[in-house]
Amino acid sequence: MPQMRTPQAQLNARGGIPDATVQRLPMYHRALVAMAARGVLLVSSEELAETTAVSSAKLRKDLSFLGSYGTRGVGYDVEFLLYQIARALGLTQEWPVVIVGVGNLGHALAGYPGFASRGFTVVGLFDADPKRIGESVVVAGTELTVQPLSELHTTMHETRASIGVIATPENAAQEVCDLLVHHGVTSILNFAPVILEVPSGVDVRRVDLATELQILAFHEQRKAQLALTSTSAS
Amino acid sequence: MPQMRTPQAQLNARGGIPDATVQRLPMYHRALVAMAARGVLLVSSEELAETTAVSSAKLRKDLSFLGSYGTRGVGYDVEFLLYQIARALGLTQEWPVVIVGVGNLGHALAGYPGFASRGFTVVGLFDADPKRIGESVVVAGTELTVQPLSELHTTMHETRASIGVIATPENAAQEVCDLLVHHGVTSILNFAPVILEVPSGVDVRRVDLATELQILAFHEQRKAQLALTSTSAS
DNA sequence: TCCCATTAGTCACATTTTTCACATACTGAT
DNA sequence: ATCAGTATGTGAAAAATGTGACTAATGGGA
Repeated sequence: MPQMRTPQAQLNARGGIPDATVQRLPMYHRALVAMAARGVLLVSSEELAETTAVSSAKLRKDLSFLGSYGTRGVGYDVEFLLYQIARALGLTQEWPVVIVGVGNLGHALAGYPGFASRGFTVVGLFDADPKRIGESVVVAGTELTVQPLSELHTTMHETRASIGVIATPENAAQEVCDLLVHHGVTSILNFAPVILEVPSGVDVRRVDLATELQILAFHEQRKAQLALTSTSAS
Repeated sequence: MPQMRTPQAQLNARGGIPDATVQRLPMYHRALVAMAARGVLLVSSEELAETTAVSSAKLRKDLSFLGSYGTRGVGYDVEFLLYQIARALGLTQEWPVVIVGVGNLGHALAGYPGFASRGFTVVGLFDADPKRIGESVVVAGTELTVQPLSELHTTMHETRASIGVIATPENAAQEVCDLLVHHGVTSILNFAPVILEVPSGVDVRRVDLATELQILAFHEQRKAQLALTSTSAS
């Protein structure tokens, strides 16, 4: 077996699935779940691409990174492709998740039906505010009690959760993050508008509501300017 | 010998600011706001890059698309750069925003302090559920009443809002979207896990909580596999 | 005044992502 | 069996994005 001199693979240099592809897989997954629920058995790249708003070429290339799971001249078996994507994403196992910060956003997250149905189980709700501790929240049919952060280590010890969600106010986020990492969390979904400092090996994804609006505002402004110049032009 | 010509502008083919840059501008903006609040007058690309977790070269390149607003050997004037970024993003004007769907997520959005402070004013809260209509929600200090969707046209007529936020359940999203577009909304922030169909000229940004978790799960799984192979390898 | 340390702006190159086009493989009908 | 029709998988080109190194200002101090 020759040393494979940097084959300049279309595969990510690190040997894995390209980042851009990974970011789209959940979309395909969701679309396929919907199709499977409707009883669709077979889907072409063209159809799936249309429902997920990507080009069919991109879709096929994305799927080809997972393997060769389609049939030429026919299309993809919905159930089979669904399973393969789920496996690639790691959705065939249960992921225990802890949520810190149980304000409006935390509640919304806890109650989000898309979690439970995709292998994510909320195993702990934590808050620093004494007024919120003890509150009962219904998560995926069962009741969970909001706990103080001092109880985090117990839950972490029992469930070995590796994913944490931060839905706290801005100023508490870094502290909470440190605590989570200290107790073994290695993936963090951060809703606080802060860049978290984490040791290498810990992944952070940030979702910032204001950022999204600002990007929209940019495009909105561009459209407005475009409209102006096109009317003033001959 | 490749076609040496092709000026291959580093500027986006469409003549504007590259997409990737636009997506980072809000981050710079936020970091600068924080610095300005702390009384910082001057910042180097190195410092700003560090607080926003990008490389300084990337930062300088990003900023260079806006213009030449730094001083060599010195750095960037915080207030001035802040203004320039705000202008580029369109944050120097007020953007009226309507929110449809006032569940937990809608509440969280309405109460999000980052909106008001960045030129976004929530001018309407709408919901289809009769039980929610009439409810008072405090948004940025003032009270807003949740209205039925039938009142959307009034608000749209009075405020000419061009940005809409969809925080409804999945099944209502497309219908609400159509309604918004029909009343003149041209930018939509969609929290429902659906790909919205919109006429060309309308921008949609989707934020999907489950998607973010799935991407984390993927990386988490990869880390787990890596740990396995590295222990089994020599 | 001149020199030096400093730091923005930019150029050329590397990497990643997207797009295009087509060879390949499969089904069903004749 | 063969052919026509269809739709996947993929290699190569093109576009977009990121990186490192260099150039050119700038301000402060000797």
